[in-house]
Amino acid sequence: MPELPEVETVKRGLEKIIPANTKIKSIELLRADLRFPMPQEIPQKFKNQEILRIERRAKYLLFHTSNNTLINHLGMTGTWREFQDAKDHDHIYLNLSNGLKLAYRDPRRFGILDFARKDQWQKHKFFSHLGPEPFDREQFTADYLFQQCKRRKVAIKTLIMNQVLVVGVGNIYASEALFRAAIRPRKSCHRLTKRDCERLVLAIREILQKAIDAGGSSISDFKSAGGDSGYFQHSFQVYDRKDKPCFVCETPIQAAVVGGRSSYWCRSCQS
DNA sequence: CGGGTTACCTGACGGC
DNA sequence: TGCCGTCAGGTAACCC
Repeated sequence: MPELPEVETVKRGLEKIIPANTKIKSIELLRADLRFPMPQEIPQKFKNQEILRIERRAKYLLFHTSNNTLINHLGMTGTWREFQDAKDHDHIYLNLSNGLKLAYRDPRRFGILDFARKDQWQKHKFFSHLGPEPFDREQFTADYLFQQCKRRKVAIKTLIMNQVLVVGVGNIYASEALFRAAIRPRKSCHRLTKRDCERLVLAIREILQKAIDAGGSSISDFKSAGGDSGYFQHSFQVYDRKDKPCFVCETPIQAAVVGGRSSYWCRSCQS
């Protein structure tokens, strides 16, 4: 489920159900072989630790406690939910001092659970190479994107999905942002103009913000749906709409694999 | 090194 | 109904 907006929505859902001063009473580890073997010390490291703050960085969730930070990536199928019944592929339970039990479920096990010492998480290998947040107006600018585009020779869709250049843009919102910016996904990045980059930077921010806003309205689902608020499917302009009419001009939507990922665009609206 | 491909897993879905 | 191939929103580890 997760690109940046979905992770942000999960973060907000967790904040809602974890009041200030909540402690992790204990952790139940059901299986540790996710994408990477989960450190066996996690239950002991976080036992009786207060959750001070929950943060999102890129597509990662961070649970900051007094001494350590629990690091979580949802991979493709990771979800958090308030435990009601055990389900297949539940991997870890957090028993909280407010009586809640949080369950992390991840059928494909592409997700990550790890930890770092407090204030050291940014040096962790998962974070050291990450680019700017798309909402960082100081760092993620049209100038910056233009410079990056000139130095490389990949399809622009591949470029904006590269987390080294800018974080949070995944396969769905890459197609959606490029539609909004009127740029075809296969266009070579070094052929983008400064103006293209200006539109694209804005389009990425707008598309992600709209999705976050949409996700916000589904947080009430957090309990039953397990944070599985899902993508804001009905608002997709091009993603998964092969051969369907473009909402703007009615031209059938094109589909092709770009950089190994399915990609969608309107050949009339985008150039 | 940049750029492209593959592997990691399970489940859902479409075609036969 | 069931079997099989294909595909899925991420990313690190490989190649060349």
